[in-house]
Amino acid sequence: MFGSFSLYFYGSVRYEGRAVGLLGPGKFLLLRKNDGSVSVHGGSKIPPRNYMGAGTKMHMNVQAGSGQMSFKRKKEIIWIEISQIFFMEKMDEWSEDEVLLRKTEKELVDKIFRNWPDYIDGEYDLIEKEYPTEYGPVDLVGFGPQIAVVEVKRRRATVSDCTQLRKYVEAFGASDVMGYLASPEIGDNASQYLEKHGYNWIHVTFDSVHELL
Amino acid sequence: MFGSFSLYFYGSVRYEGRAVGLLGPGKFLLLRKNDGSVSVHGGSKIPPRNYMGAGTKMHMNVQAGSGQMSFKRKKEIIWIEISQIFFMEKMDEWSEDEVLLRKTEKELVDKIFRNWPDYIDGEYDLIEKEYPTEYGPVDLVGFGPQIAVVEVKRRRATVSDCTQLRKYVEAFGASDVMGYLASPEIGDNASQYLEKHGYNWIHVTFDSVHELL
DNA sequence: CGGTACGTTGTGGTC
DNA sequence: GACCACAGCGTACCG
Repeated sequence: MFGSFSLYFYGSVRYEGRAVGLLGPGKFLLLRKNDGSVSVHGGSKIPPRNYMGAGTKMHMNVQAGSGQMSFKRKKEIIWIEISQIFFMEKMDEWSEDEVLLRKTEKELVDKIFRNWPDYIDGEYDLIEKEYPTEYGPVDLVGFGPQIAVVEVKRRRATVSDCTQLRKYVEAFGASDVMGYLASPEIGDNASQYLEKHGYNWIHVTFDSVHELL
Repeated sequence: MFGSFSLYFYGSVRYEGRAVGLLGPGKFLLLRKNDGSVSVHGGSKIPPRNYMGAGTKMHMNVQAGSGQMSFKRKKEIIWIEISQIFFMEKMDEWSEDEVLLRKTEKELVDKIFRNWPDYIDGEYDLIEKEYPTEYGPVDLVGFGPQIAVVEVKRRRATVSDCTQLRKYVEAFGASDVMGYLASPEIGDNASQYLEKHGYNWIHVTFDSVHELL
């Protein structure tokens, strides 16, 4: 548990680690959270300009509103030069609750799993979720006289999604393997890619939300 | 230009749009930035619990420290029920400076482009960056008696990166096309995938930083 | 607007 | 720790 605070300051920020980044000088908002993570936010966009994951070690030497702060973690460092502080506020008992989400990919996977015959023709004796292959787990696999490999996306499907499906289909070897891409929507390019490679698209939609949550 | 502020409150947040999300009740920090973007931060992790892109329209009805706020944008809405406010601070002249980054993918692409013969054997008359194909632009393509397709990654290369390369190679049709994946590191699975499909790995590293920045 | 890919992606899960 | 994939990915860029 770390001391959480927000700090609005004028200064510059240097990050060194996986990359090297320079920011400012300018006015930025620094957040330090309960888990020791740090983010430096600029006045636009959602993601922080600089950031560092949980468990940073903080050093600071600030007097009369100016000085330096640093945050370290493994082989990364954020170095902040502060020339003016506008405000600093503590966030006590900052909630670590997570968002309860609906309309996830998992929801679509479960829907197809429970209503398999509505989506896929043919005889299948066994259906597996998250079936492991050499190159990662497949969302759904059906086993019968032939094998059905199903990759599910919660958003409009792209060509990249098709190549992911293809990777899984090929992981099963040559025999009788059908490839299915399931999503609420699919782009034209992806659609053509599927056809070209003999795979099929499954149109799957989210059930209405009304209940729950 | 919107009024930027941070608000630390006790309450709950509901998002509806591409998904449906419920958060809290609990203590959260709301940021509204110059561009009208909104994020609701919890006490852990770097990304916000809820968020909405630039240009949201804000409505609020808060009296005596409690009430409701909402943010709308296209077909999305964030609805916030506030029962207590701990602080609210304005961020005037919040800087929109961007980070100056080093060690980007572009840097590696340029390095291979300038020193092509150091990395790729054979005769090449023409080298193109961001060469367009049916399924997206390739980082580097060399043209000569044969074609060299090069996909570059700034981080450890994965199997997905290999399938991306494969997609590009196949976009050129059947003839004499060599596939190269260039990165500072590569995983074992990716390495095997390359070999299996007759592609090659190029070891490329970032030049030291000392100068610049 | 759709399509595509980068990102210090972050984060969680599995092995 | 490596590997893999999701995410309301966000964001930029190009068509």
